[in-house]
Amino acid sequence: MVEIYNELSVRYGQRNWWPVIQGDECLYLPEFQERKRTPEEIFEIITGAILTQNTAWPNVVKAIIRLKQAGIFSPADFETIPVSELAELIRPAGYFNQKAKKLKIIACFIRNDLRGDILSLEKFPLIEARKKLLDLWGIGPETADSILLYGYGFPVFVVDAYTKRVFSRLGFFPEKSDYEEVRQLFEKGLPKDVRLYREYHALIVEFAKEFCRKKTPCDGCFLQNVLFNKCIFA
DNA sequence: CGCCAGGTTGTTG
DNA sequence: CAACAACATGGC
Repeated sequence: MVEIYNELSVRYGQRNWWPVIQGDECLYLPEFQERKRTPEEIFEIITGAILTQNTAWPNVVKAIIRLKQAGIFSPADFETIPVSELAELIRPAGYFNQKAKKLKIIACFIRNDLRGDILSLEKFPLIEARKKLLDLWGIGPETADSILLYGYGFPVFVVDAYTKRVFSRLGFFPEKSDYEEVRQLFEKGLPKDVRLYREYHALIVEFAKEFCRKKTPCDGCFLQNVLFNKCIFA
């Protein structure tokens, strides 16, 4: 588990997830390794985490840019604007009707449950904070964990389709294992370190895009060798 | 043109 | 409870 991380880390270096959108640019800034996110940045991460559900990131960037250019980018804005107009703004991200509804729901959650203080979620124990998010319609385990890890700095490992594909192909578990099982596996096999969790997930995505596509599986995969070497030198 | 992308929910057997 | 459909745009 750690061996794979080290290998990916050497290959790809620091990923500095989660990115921020400034102007028309998507930036991965090292400073986020050091400091906490501002409430505005957390809200952007929440928004991005919802918009990126089963969607390519560049489409999400387009949607976020449109929202910002329209001056619609706060929980209050999301609650005020008619859902049809919100949907139109986020159209490039796909599933725009569903996602507009989800953004409305999270904005409502921030006002009601969090009393308008987005940072207050961080004061709850991880289990409770996670449950609050999972209870919302439209927030599943990956979205919740992305928000908790990258937005608030809770130590949860984010599992996505890439994570399952890469590690099932490497033989760690069956492709369609339960989300929680996979998460536990990583969290038990790694030091409980937020920066490690953040980087590892980002590295898995990077690697999967290059070497672990659905088609042409395992072509040029250098991770198989890592496991093989570990095996014979163990 | 077909496949896929940093999922989640609702329905069905 | 597993399997499947529905949701939708943009890039290759």
